[in-house]
Amino acid sequence: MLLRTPTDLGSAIRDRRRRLNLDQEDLANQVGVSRKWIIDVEKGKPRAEIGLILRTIEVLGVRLSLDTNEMTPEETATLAVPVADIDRIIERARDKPA
Amino acid sequence: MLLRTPTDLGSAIRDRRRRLNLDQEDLANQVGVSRKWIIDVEKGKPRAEIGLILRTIEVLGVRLSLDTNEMTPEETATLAVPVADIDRIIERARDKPA
DNA sequence: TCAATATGTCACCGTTCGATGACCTACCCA
DNA sequence: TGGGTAGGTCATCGAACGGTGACATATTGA
Repeated sequence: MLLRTPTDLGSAIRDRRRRLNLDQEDLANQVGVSRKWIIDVEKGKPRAEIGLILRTIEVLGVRLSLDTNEMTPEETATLAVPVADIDRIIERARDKPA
Repeated sequence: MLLRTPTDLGSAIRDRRRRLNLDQEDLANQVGVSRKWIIDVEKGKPRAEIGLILRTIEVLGVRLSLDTNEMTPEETATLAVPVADIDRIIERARDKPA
């Protein structure tokens, strides 16, 4: 599953929790956070701490991986010339919400 | 690359930034955060906001994915009986640093 | 060597975090 | 009908956030 936003992450966490038949309180206890935190994160809270997120993911028995986008043919072609890639990245990132 | 801790994440971000020939200030500007934030995150700050992390990752042209650990035989076997899996998860999570 | 560039540190500040505990729905099922 | 369970909300609080700007300390290249 691909994660782009905190909402994606929240949905993934909720799905996985339910798959394991855990309620919010069980998960909260195992991760060492409050039940409220679980609720907020599952709703996609963008300011949740990365450390707690990572612990939650580990408790859920899930693996988080980071890959360069060199997999698809187009992306591989682009990355073959790093400078061009930088330009594309800058363009995509321009005018992002602060 | 596998991410288990905020330190893993920080290293990955720094590596990727250098690969793209960006200095901390460039990256900070593109993500919309302060240079100090980049410094902290690259050092593995565990309380950094997930939303900012995700934006950083996108600017760096990297993909974050979440996979269940159902790939190896042992894990597949375990997940076939959710209740047993929960016990293993609890045991692994016990006595985690708060 | 020197100066430019990159990186790291500091104190200050307003904002938001996450924990807590109480309360409120909904839902199920006996 | 009632009670149990799961999920969501609220107010409060101390702690830490992230931004800012100035100041150190590498690191690099001429």
